[in-house]
Amino acid sequence: MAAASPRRLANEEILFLQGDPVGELLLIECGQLRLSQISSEGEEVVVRVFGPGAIVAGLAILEGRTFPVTGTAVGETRLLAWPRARLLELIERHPRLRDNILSTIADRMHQSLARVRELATGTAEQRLALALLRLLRERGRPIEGGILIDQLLGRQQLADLADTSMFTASRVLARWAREGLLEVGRQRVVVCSTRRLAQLAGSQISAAAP
Amino acid sequence: MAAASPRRLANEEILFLQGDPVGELLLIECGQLRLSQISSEGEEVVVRVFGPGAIVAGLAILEGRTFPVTGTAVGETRLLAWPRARLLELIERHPRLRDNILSTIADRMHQSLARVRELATGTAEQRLALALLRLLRERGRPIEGGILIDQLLGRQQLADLADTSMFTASRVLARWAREGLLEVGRQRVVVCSTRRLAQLAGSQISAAAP
DNA sequence: CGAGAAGTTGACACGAGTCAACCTCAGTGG
DNA sequence: CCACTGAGGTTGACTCGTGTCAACTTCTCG
Repeated sequence: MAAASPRRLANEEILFLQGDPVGELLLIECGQLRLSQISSEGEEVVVRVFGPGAIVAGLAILEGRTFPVTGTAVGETRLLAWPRARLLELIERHPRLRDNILSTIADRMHQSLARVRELATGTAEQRLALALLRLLRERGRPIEGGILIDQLLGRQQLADLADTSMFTASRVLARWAREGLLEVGRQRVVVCSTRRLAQLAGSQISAAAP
Repeated sequence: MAAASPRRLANEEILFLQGDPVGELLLIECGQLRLSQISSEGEEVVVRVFGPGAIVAGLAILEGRTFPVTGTAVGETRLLAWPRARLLELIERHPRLRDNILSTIADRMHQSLARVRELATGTAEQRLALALLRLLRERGRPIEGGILIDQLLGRQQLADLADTSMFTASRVLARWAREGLLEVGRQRVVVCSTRRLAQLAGSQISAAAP
């Protein structure tokens, strides 16, 4: 911690661009960092959004690579940064540090593979359910009547997380609200039945044709 | 090499299942290994297919994890395997070995992210073009009139690589053949114009080989 | 209170999956 | 040598999910 230098980002400020050389290991203190890829036609795809406690650029910095994604702050965000040389020193002294970094990389590899699977097989509805479940795990706060997702969460933002359009997200949320699965408001979601949400995310039973 | 033990697999033989503990580092000598994920509904999604020279289970074995995918042989396949303990010894003696492994992991992370982007934004046609371009890089053999993809490649197989249906693959290939972009036959594809194929793919020329 | 951002809803279009029918080869056994 | 068979491939008809667009409502903030 002592070896780190702090960084401050305003909302929507770009920290690094896809292709930039990686000079530092980053740790999110508060706020969020959205990692996205830009296709050749200029369309942005959100790969992941990381919150407090997450490490960014782990593998790339060990290997001396460039960023595979673009990083943008979501909301006011504070980070800690370790220059590469400093980090390698630290690893020399505490080899477990490398194992910790590799462990998070392994997790993310799993998640990335799972994402590929979801995109290849699932429906927009399933992906929305999955996105909500992830948000619940990371930022859920129990309140009366359900679990609140404790952050400003616009329809567009949620749609990005689920790789769908704001319109589809709006329609699906509206239906779920009608069915009593959750309550929605402006920039706000409260999940009432995590169980049913998980069912929707997992297997799409019911309406199977004869 | 001396420390490795050989393995032999028949066509469609399963080497490991998603969730199995990883005991060895694997190197493909000849043939191919298809890595796939199974969704909760039992649908199989091909994550990647690796050919000769590729390392499998690199990150998982460093971290003592389980396989995130299922591995199946495509065609008669030979592998070399290093038990985990043996590998760690080797890394101790030759630290560059670890860097080499990490380097392939970094490549694959890039590829996985690119795949997410493709699935989220691209059409089936683009993904088919990309799949063919990858095959060209890995197994292209120039013959008169174009570049042959040097392996038995059925429509279903190609469709799997591009995450689409055999029917769509068939239709698209038929059209491309009509347009003189390539020549198709039973289990066989010859690409005539790599340039036009790359244009269709969206000019996403990502480097990095297995 | 006005303006603009956020969200809703309906109409429509289109890509692509599914299914059925069909074609066409490569082997195999009589 | 030929007919049979089955896997591999093609093609058309149909359906459905979901993206796009336009018009509208509702909330928030200065």
